[in-house]
Amino acid sequence: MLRGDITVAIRNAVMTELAEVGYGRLSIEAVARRAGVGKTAIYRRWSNKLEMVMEIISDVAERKVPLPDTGSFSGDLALLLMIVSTALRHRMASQIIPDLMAEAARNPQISETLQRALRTHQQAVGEKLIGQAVARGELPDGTDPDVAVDMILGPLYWRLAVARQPIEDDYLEKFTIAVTAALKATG
Amino acid sequence: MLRGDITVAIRNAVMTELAEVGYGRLSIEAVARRAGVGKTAIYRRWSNKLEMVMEIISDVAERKVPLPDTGSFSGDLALLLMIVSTALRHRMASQIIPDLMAEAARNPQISETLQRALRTHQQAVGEKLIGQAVARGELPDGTDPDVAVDMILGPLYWRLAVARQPIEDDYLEKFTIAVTAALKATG
DNA sequence: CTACGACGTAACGGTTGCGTTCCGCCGTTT
DNA sequence: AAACGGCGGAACGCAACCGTTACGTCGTAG
Repeated sequence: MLRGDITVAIRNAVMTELAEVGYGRLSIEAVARRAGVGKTAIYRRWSNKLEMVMEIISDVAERKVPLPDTGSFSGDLALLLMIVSTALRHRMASQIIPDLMAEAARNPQISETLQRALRTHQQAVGEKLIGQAVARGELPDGTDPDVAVDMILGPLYWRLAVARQPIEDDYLEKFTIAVTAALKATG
Repeated sequence: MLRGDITVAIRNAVMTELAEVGYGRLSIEAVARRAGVGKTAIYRRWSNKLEMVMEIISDVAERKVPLPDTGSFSGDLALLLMIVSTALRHRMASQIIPDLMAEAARNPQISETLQRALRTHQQAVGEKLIGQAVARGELPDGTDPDVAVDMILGPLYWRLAVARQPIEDDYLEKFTIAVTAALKATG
């Protein structure tokens, strides 16, 4: 039986290496070195780098994000923005996600894995968020959840993961107001 | 004197390699191979990979984007969205930019170069766009150009370069309306 | 107490790329 | 005609990593 503590050490090492050097430069030897294990322990579990990273990433990505339900759209939105912006400020997310996204542009298997992880997931959040708001009459009937997700996640991702500018205290507040107005206007 | 046609061949090869394998896996030997050139021709021009890529990227990025000035904010915005979305649909942009962005998270020199290229530039566009609109009374006085740029570029970048979903015919139209409403609301 | 199996270490041959050097070719300059 | 210099090609020694194998250790299950 494979030892669980070794598996955990490897998983952690992979995440750290991913954040530090990215998928392209990640090497099995470096992972083994960092995890303090032999290469053999890794090859006993996965047959190559791609398989290893995909399995580990899928696992991490499948952890459920709590669907916001505060009773009002502006409350839901504010909460969602808080959750996402906090997540994106962590090294794990802000380094690994853009890196894998760039990699996904070249590797169909990575692309597919991330699509499942991100789209399925965050799309579900968007649909619930918008659905609730429409049901409550806070947003017009025809509001497109797809556009809404772009309007909500896009700017945050851009600012935190791409432009890498800090967000000031009142940014999320301003942003909540702006997004609400934007979505009301598209109906 | 270094031969100009050789330099051009190398520059093109670098861009193509960047799009195909990314910065991390880009090798001088592959560039030379693709350009049909000896490695010596490359080392005669740049002393290493980073210097080479940075010089070439800076050069490309510094090409001016025409500042929109159609006479109305919605016209300016629609034009800007058109320009950016067209650019982001090209392989050159949609592969290279996310890749270098991810790389910039690790390499300060790349980060700095891209900051100059992107921020200075697109921030200037944003400030002009918003400034004109405010001057015309189309947007409220306190409109933050910084937030505006996030609201405009973020969703487009997210959808085209990250989520890699297509944009439908009426998407930009809907989006223009949404952004206008959003910015009016933040004043 | 024995057998099993996962472990770390070390080494294997092979590949790729680094940055450098030397060579002979060839067009341009003088 | 001769000198110069950029060129491609080939090879250098070095380093990293690939995926695999052999070996000896050690904890645990039987």
